[in-house]
Amino acid sequence: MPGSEKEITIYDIAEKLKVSAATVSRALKDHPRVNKNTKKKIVKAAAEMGYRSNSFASNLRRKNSNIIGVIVPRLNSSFMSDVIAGIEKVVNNNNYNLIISQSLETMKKEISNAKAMLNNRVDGLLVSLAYDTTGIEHFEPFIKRKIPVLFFDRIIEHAHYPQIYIDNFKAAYEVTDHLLQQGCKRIVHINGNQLRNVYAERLRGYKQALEAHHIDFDEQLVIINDLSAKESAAAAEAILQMNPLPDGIFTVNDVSAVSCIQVLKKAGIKIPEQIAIAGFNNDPAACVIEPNLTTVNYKGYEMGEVAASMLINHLTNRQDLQQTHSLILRSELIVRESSSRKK
Amino acid sequence: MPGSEKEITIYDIAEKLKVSAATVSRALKDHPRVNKNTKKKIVKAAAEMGYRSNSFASNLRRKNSNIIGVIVPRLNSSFMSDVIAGIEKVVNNNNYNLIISQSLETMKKEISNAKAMLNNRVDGLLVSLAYDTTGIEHFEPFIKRKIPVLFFDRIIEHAHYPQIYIDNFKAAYEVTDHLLQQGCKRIVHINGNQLRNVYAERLRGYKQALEAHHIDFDEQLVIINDLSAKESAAAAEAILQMNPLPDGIFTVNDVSAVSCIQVLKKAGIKIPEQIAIAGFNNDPAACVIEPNLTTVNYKGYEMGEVAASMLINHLTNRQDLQQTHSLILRSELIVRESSSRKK
DNA sequence: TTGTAGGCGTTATCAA
DNA sequence: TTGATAACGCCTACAA
Repeated sequence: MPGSEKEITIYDIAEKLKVSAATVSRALKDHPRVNKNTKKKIVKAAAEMGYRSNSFASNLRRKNSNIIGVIVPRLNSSFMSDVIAGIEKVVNNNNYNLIISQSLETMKKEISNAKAMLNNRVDGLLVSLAYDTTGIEHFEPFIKRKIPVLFFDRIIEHAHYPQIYIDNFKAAYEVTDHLLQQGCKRIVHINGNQLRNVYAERLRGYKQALEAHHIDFDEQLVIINDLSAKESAAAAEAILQMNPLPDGIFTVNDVSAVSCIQVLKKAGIKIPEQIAIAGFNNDPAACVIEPNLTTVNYKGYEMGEVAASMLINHLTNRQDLQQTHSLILRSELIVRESSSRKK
Repeated sequence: MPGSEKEITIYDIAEKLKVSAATVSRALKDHPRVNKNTKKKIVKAAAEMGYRSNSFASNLRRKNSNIIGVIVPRLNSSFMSDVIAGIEKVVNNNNYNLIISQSLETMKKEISNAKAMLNNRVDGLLVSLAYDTTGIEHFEPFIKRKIPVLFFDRIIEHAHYPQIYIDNFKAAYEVTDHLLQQGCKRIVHINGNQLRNVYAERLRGYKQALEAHHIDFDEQLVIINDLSAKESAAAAEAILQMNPLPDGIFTVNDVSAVSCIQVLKKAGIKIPEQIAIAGFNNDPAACVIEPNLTTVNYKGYEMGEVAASMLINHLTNRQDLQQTHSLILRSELIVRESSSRKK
């Protein structure tokens, strides 16, 4: 039974075929300067003997791993699993492999993940930052070694790291502007940790839109939480206690928006008539909740594809890291019933 | 600047400290027989010099990779991203790393993924089978090399491969039984590819429950599709054309169930009064759709944790593969409004 | 077109 | 407790 006892090496193949190991090595990697016939024989023998190349040896020799590392806050969100799926597709199509880890939203784990990635000798790294990450020194060892690190979605401005994200400011501006145009005057804004660009930018967009409509920003209307269903339900309860009630809610993710809608509906609030609501992300649930949720569409799958492509281009073209610009992807406001007041 | 020029090796550290590379190696892995002081010095120097161990060399020498491979049909489903999150947690806590790839539901890609995993020398493999996989010969090379392969969720019965799954037969039986108890007499059953245990078993459960209630199985009431929202909407349209209308629908995932509910509601059907509906998986949308969806809860996160733990136990205890039994995880029927008829 | 030979960085064995 | 040495399997100048 081939391969059942010990691993076959190129030397075993060489011996059997009375050629040198070098020739076997060349043949197996389609090196141009090797006789067609010899190559055919070698490939055939390799298959018969159950040979598999030893990537450790090869990597050791060549000093690269063909592995792309990914660090994300959580794997199990609708958005992030789309991103990962997109990354995987591109990475796989380019004969790279993927090592994935999650920071579980803590900087501590993010640091330890980064260390692991470094020791695993990833050729490049894709990162979306944890909720509470305050610095990115833990990625410096990569830069020193010229291993490209690319941030996506939850990014940090820094010359060494190319970034891929959407224009969160603009998207949030559009959402808020839309709500205002629907007649909202007092819009509660539920938002996340202001350390992260995605959240800070959205708050900025909210403020800016208010200003454009000559409405004073009211700190009391901003609720910062972790955007989970649980904390958002609590936020909705708090909103119910407000007097007067707000007439709009803009919350920066859909999990949170759905949770709010559920609480408010149960309390007898009419949506969008009494309170218009908009979210962010266009999760599948946005089209399931009633009324359907107005939100920002922002395709994770595409972001994953683009991020992976950019990184791999780097790697194969040996471009200098600095040369790559940041990339801003398109997002779009999708207006649905949760914010559509009849004229 | 440490580490900025060339990679530091144990020889560099050895030279600087006037000890041998062997001692450095031992010190860095906490080998017991090395002087406390020497160790301290070595560890300190390593940090200062920006040393990182070369996993290629180490793996080559030790003949294992500390990498666990995962092959799943798709990464971006609610269930699967939970599974992956669970796997990642356990794998990471045990100082293994994770290589992930998706078969995109085709056997062809599954085979090529398996090859890549083999060449990457994973220490173990976790697999959930693609929609149309008919054989599992592509995993035999792992078995020959005593690399454990463990199937989860979408499994195949085979002595060489331990399996983790839920009792799909029982779960489906309970769902059907519940619908029957609610007074349903004609239950449409929407199901997936019967090649896969998860789907075949659920059909079996459906049939068995009918039989227990002395209701004849009617082939006409079974719709086989890919369980996507799109095909399920089409199925719902077909159901609307049935004469007489069925009074129940049991579909084997929640995406499908939600899609059906949306179509039926739009057509003016009262749920659950006219048609009671149940799904499978307990996706987040199950609690968002109105009426809330009766479904089978079946925690992916836990399945991921258990699968990874089992595999890693194998690896660390060097147990024989055959000794591990299959594991059946708990699942539970969750009755919600979509199937609750007032008595 | 093919072969020779050295080295990638680590660890295990043996000896000191 | 430490050191010398020989693999691990592959790749790539360089030579033939």
